[in-house]
Amino acid sequence: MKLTTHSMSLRRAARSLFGWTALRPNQLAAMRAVMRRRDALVVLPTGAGKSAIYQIPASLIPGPTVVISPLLALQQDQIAALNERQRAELRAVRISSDETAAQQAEAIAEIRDGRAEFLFITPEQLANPDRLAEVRDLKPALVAIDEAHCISAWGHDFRPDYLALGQLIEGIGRPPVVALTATASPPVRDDIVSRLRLRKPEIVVSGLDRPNLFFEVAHCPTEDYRWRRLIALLREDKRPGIIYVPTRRAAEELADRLTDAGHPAQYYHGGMPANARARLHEAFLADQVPIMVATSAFGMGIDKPNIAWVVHMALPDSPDSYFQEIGRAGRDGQPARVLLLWQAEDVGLQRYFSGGLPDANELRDLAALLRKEPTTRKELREVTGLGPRKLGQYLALLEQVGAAQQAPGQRVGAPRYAPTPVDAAAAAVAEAERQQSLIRSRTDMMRAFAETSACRGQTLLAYFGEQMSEICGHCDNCHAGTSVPDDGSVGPFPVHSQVRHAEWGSGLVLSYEEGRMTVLFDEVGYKTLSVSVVSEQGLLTLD
DNA sequence: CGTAGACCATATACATGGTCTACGGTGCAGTATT
Repeated sequence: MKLTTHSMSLRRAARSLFGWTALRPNQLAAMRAVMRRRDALVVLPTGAGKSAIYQIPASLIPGPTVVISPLLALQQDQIAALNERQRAELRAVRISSDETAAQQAEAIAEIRDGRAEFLFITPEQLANPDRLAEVRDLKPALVAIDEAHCISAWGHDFRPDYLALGQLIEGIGRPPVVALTATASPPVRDDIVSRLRLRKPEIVVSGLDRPNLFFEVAHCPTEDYRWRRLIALLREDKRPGIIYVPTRRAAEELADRLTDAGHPAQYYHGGMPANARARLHEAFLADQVPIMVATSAFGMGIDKPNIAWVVHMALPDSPDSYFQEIGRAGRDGQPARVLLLWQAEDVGLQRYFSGGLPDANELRDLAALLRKEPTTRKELREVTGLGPRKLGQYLALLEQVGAAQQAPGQRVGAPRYAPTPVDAAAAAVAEAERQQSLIRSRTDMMRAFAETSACRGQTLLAYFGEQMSEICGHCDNCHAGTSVPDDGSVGPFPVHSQVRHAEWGSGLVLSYEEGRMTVLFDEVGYKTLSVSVVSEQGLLTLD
């Protein structure tokens, strides 16, 4: 009875606030979980009304909602969209480095007085204890984590405050949490759940197949061949699209070359001034940029329905990134093309980006310092001589192995029963190796996707833990007739069963394809094994 | 990890082949400077 009540009030709110006459079953399931004050993890494609999943319940639940969102530009768009509606129960404000102290105080006051419902904020803001206390005093009733895959993609090195989000949410009073993302493979989901410290979350995952996307992959032995394949697509399809390149320089050079060749293109990357980026972003959305050549900086928050194609000029670092980037094509449901132009050398750059291993001596000295007394990051930088980035990465690693923890006054110290510095350093290096092998195994999976002659739709979805019973019918291999159905029953272990390997530990069976099976191991990442070898030598047992 | 470009040696003059070096993505925030 209570569930029905929630459904009805949710539908009513959707109608009155958004003008929607219906909610999709997935949306409704997630919203009802939020109304029941349960934690939730929602994996739905962008454009599927994902933000409504927290916004509609937030309008019904007494108390403000804190929205944690990764990019300031994205926040701005989301806030503008909410405030356009001119409904007090949807009014949004934010606190970031873009606001003056007076504006920040006003934002707090608006939330406190009930004049605004949503407080948009970054993890970095919450990492400041004074800010944390300020937000806690607002007694938030709900926390929404937008683009939650950032926790996994960025937390470990790039933006370490993402890793502490679970703790930070506890610091603001631990209201229910709803995490939202368009893309999350099984280990990324696990990472989100454990990092955010979600409690028995309701997990809502939609079907990931995108039937209107046509997948094509071409191995390019020369740069000239890459260029010709690109030009062939541009000649056939005059609708707007995105070209992803691996470096900033490649973005600039390719945009110029295309423009010279009669295909007017703009470039976009993270090294450009913020105002230029904003201008290009808007011009692209307004159909004023037919071709955007960009690094991975371009994309998050781009909800443009008529992107007709996405080309990758190099192998992406992972199927996770690839799926995220091609997912921007064909949102209007029209046929769209996604083309991957790759060569084996592309892997080199990804290996560089996956970084070197930390120095055990530096880690040991840092762990020893923390055991002496809680210290600020600034002092640690001065004493150790480590750069801010490296220090952040080291502290995150030491925290994961129980050798570091937050201390009062924005300091970092060691837990009471911390391991010895030598043990802590060894454990931290081992943890970094584990993370690196997972990252590199993702690149291996991306390469396997590029090289397969099987159905690409099935291959990609199997990576995300979804088994398609039929071949997809919308990829180059299906059209060439080389796809063979991935029949989950052909192998010795069912798809999605837990298995154990003597050396690699426990893992999850993801798929079977052409006599090989893919298993995701907790410790070493993705591995592809020969089914006959597994069977004959008994390499795996049911776990 | 791999590539592009600089540089040099060779050996005899323009060009080739080797070795070395630099470079390469994603963003917040707070501080210093115009």
